[in-house]
Amino acid sequence: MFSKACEYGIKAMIYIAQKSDEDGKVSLKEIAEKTDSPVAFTAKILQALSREGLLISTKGPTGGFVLAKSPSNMNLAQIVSAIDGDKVFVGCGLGLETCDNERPCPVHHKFAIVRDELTLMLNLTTLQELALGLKNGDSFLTR
Amino acid sequence: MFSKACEYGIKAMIYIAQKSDEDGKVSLKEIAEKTDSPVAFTAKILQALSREGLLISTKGPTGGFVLAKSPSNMNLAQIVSAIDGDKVFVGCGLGLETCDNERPCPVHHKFAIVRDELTLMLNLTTLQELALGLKNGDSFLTR
DNA sequence: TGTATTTAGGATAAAATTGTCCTTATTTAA
DNA sequence: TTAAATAAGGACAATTTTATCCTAAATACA
Ligand code: FES
Ligand code: FES
Repeated sequence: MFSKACEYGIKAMIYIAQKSDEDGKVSLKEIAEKTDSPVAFTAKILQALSREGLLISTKGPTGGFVLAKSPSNMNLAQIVSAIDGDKVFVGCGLGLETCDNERPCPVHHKFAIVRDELTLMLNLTTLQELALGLKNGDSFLTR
Repeated sequence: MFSKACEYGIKAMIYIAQKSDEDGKVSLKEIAEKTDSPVAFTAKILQALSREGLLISTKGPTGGFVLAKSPSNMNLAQIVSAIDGDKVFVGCGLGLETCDNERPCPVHHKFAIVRDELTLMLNLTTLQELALGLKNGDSFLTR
């Protein structure tokens, strides 16, 4: 469904949202540990999220990452789109170059419904609520 | 969403369903042409679908592929599962080893709903209806 | 029987994704 | 001012996915 990069990115953002709510900046090392993700690869993803304006990074001792905006104003769609682009939101289910209502592929009418529901879910799900569930012990970042 | 292999496989199955309804067996060459897919790669996928019992293949002149069952008894879920496995049906949205209601990841409750709707859609959509849409000119396999 | 046609399948190759390593730049604090 | 800590980023490596090529096996038909 999502790329590994995107999975790591989402987990990282949720962890940052939950943790920095208490402690301010969070280090790459801690993020990678708590999300069970490869450190160097996670670094690349956090760099990208910083460039995309979703994170603010600071170097040096006490440096780390914080959300660029309030978690209540950040949703999953923004994260997915920053890392995987918009293919998941608008792409054709059978891989045709574009999804086009006027010249639909055989699965278009059925697929677009589900795809649009996914889009809606991603847009409506905020980092705030995900971080809250994590904080409350209702959800987990590792198995 | 789906792998390239799966996209090619679905398109091939739809084309075979539509075409063999009229003419019996359909050749690899024709399938690859009409679905705008690489011939040799499509060959591998059709081999897999034959091994999985979704297609019956015949060698030699006048050889080719036909559906192993009536198109009304074949659905998208069977094809996806034969090629991509069941990860799309049961996998965790954040890539945790398993999706587990008892120890859910932060997006579980929202993700599982959409994933299950996708599963339902794939299970309910038959090759018959997809082939019919194609035959009627209501849908297209290429752009 | 022999030849042409078609699928099966093994061996590679190319491309994309995932992952690592190392150096540089920046910042903190002793 | 210096040393330590941290992110940035370039280069490279491993793995997976996608794609191609070639030979073998099976089949139809002249
Ligand atoms: S054209 Fe294929 S999903 Fe819309
Ligand atoms: S545990 Fe992640 S989707 Fe169910």
